[in-house]
Amino acid sequence: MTRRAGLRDVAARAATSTKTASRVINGDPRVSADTRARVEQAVEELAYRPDPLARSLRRGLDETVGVVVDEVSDPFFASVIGEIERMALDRGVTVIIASTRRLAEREHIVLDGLLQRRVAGLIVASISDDHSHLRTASCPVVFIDRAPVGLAADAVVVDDRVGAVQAMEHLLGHGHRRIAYVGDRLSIATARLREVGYREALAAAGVPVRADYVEEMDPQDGDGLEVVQRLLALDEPPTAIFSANTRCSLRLLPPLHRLGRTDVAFISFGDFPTAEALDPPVSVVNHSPELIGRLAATRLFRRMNGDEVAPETIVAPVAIVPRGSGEVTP
Amino acid sequence: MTRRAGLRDVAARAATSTKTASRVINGDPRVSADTRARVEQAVEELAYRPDPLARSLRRGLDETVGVVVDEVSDPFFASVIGEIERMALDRGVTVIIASTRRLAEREHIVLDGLLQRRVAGLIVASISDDHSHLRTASCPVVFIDRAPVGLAADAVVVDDRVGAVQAMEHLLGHGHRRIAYVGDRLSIATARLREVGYREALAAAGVPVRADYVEEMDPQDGDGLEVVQRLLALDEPPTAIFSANTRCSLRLLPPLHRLGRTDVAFISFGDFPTAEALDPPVSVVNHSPELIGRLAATRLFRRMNGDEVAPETIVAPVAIVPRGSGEVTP
DNA sequence: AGGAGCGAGGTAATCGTTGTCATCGCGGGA
DNA sequence: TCCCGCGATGACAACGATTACCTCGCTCCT
Repeated sequence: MTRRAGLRDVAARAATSTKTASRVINGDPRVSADTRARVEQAVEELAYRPDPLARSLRRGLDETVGVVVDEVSDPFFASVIGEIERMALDRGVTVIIASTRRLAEREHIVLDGLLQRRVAGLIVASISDDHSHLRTASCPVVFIDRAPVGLAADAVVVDDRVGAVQAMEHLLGHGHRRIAYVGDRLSIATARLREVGYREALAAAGVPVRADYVEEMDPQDGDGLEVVQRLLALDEPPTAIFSANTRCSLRLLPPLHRLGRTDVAFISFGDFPTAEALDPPVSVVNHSPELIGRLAATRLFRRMNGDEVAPETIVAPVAIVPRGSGEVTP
Repeated sequence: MTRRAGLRDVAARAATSTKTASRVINGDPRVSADTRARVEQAVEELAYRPDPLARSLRRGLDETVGVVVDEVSDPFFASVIGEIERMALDRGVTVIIASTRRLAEREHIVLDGLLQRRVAGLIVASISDDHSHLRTASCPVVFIDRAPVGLAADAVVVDDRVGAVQAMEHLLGHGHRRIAYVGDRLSIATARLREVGYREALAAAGVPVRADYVEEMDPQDGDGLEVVQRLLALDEPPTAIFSANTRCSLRLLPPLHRLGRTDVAFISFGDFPTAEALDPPVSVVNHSPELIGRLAATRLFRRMNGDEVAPETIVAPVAIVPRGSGEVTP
């Protein structure tokens, strides 16, 4: 098989220079109709496709966006990525993914690698608590899920605090006073905000916060059964659980059901596919990953087009979806 | 801010030529210890990082693998990708993703784009039914989930037929004779094989196949309620359902539960997080996406290292996980 | 003693495109 | 009539690294 055709081949066939051929490829108007036609025909005949690598090298920028998340297999991030990829493909932009596994060190490495590759844009769910080094990033950066620290940049976040407050008000409204909080490690900004919402709502209702009602749990490999047992074994066990994280919910619900304790009200921050199929169906605070992905990608593309508006934090709306488990009364 | 350091800067600082610096970077042994040390120090001091784009251009190969799947947000593929990315990162290989949305045309486009980028390897869940054009691909290709057609290449597949047979034998063993099949469109090879397993198992048990027990359903946007209602409204409604696709299961279970028809036995081909939390817990035929990802990546990396063993189809094992819903008797 | 063989290192070409700048006609204003 | 300006085009360098090929100085063998 013959080597792939290059610009030189096209130029030769069109009896012109590589530069002019390049002009045609890039839609430069300063080419005569005649020449343009010849080049276009040559492109066609040789099935010429410009080499993205060479182009990127020369331009100093790769038409690529890097997406950095905790874990690609996390359903939330998977959906976010899916939506970004969808939009990127429509624009002919390639998507590179990388996961941090929630290690700041890894985050640094992958970010560095991406920047090295001269990505044209970055969408990052950062786990780190200082992003000032990204100030010198050579491309626009949009943060998702967690807002940037020490850096003015775009971000698309969920209204964690308000979502938590809504969930809590819902439970409080159904008569609960003994409400437990289970969420991700509080070193995660998102988890912190949700926990703040939890406290605020309780405070507003005049209910004191009990330390033994607040459980931190690693969504990756926390033991749901253990947490459930610990809570239910308290002298005054909670009558409701607010799970501030989808993956925590997925770890808490099976043991709850196995123990037959569906009398405990339950609201999950974050929806999941089988929420409706459980008995009772699980009430959730819904935040759409697709929407977050779309907002982030839209923003990033605008920046990549040179739009210089001031950095902004976009708050994606949340809404409570009552299905049953959140309406159980004490 | 000063421009990023290039190889020339390193060479200058180490008082040697770019070629020798390049040798050091690439671990070429034919460099004296002294020179090597100088170059390494210069690299350190300048925080030099080789430019991946330039390197790839010159080498004609990008240290990158492309992963092409139906839909990134599909939990199955998300996990497969997650595992691939994990292994790739350890090897310093970048991962590019692309989704086909199950359109052959899109598949062609993204594959073309990836090849254009000179990826070093490709992992593809192809939806197309002819892969002969990939014969001229310039890099190794490993197929996942669906085996290649018209092309001898590596593949990692699930034993669809056997998994289906196992599920069916399980149901038959619990006394069911009226068993419905619900699965993906039969134009998908995977779905076809599972349906074949369904028929084989029935045939082996001497149970005739009823056409009205076989439902095709798009996992993307099929209407689970409709399918459930149609089946249950039959004159002789099935006493068990074999759902040959995880996403189908996720669409079938909520309506089944809402209708209170958990007396219908149910087995899902493909596990999902809340399977255990349902009542009864859902029995599944388990095929681990992580394992598939790992096998595919391992194979691909071997090929990328130049290993020329004969193409092979690796069959990932499946195992039935009885949890309750599959053990309901008629 | 002569040269093959090898280690260490360098020069220039090259990967495929695009930016810079020069060139070449040609029509119109002074 | 002369020169400017503009449209069209091409020669050449450069992006940053690697590869092909060469040089130089030794050691070792015959």
